[in-house]
Amino acid sequence: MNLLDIYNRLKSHFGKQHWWPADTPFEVIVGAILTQNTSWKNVERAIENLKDEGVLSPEGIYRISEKKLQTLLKPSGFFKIKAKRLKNFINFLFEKYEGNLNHFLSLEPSLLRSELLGIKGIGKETADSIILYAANKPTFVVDAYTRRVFERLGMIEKDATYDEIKQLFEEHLPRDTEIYNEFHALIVELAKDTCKKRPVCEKCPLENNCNF
DNA sequence: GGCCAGGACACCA
DNA sequence: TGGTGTCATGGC
Repeated sequence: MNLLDIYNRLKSHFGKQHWWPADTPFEVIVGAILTQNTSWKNVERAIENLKDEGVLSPEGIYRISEKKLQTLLKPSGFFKIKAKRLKNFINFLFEKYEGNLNHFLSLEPSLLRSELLGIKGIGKETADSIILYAANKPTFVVDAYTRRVFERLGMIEKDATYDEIKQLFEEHLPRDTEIYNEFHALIVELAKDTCKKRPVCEKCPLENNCNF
């Protein structure tokens, strides 16, 4: 079973995932930073706080004090460092792109990635999530679920690096934003639904191929 | 009451 | 470059 087979099996089993769960590209970026090592439920609470406060926009985050931002982000955990990371991104956006998010997101993908990785607090997964789900450009997102699931399937080594895993997927799948988008979301759904802990795989569509 | 969640970074050797 | 500690709330 190759990667495309797995993708198709997951897709027919779980259906379309409609990711990223956000109303705007900016909300995707905020969510991508807030969800670092954090359950999505807690991220949703923090995003609700930002909406209620009327600051879920580049201008809003730019103007709000870091101290106030911390209090709004509390439900998502790591609130001090996440407030700083959001501020880092926003200050970068205003200093280098005049706060114009559309302009920034329309950059050529490899340039967009290097710009994002230059911001303190945005690592590879967060950068790729922003490129794929906010800018709608084809880059594969690797996360802890991807690693866990495909280690169990025997398709990646346990010491494989982020870039090695990313490259594996991109080399064996059509370079298609829609496929990258759905596949990552389906992996998350699979891992959350059936692969979390042992015993696993009662409902797993990959059961017969998982050697865990 | 311990473990973990859609990571990233500083520090150290 | 690789390993380890830190950041912190909420659900189970």
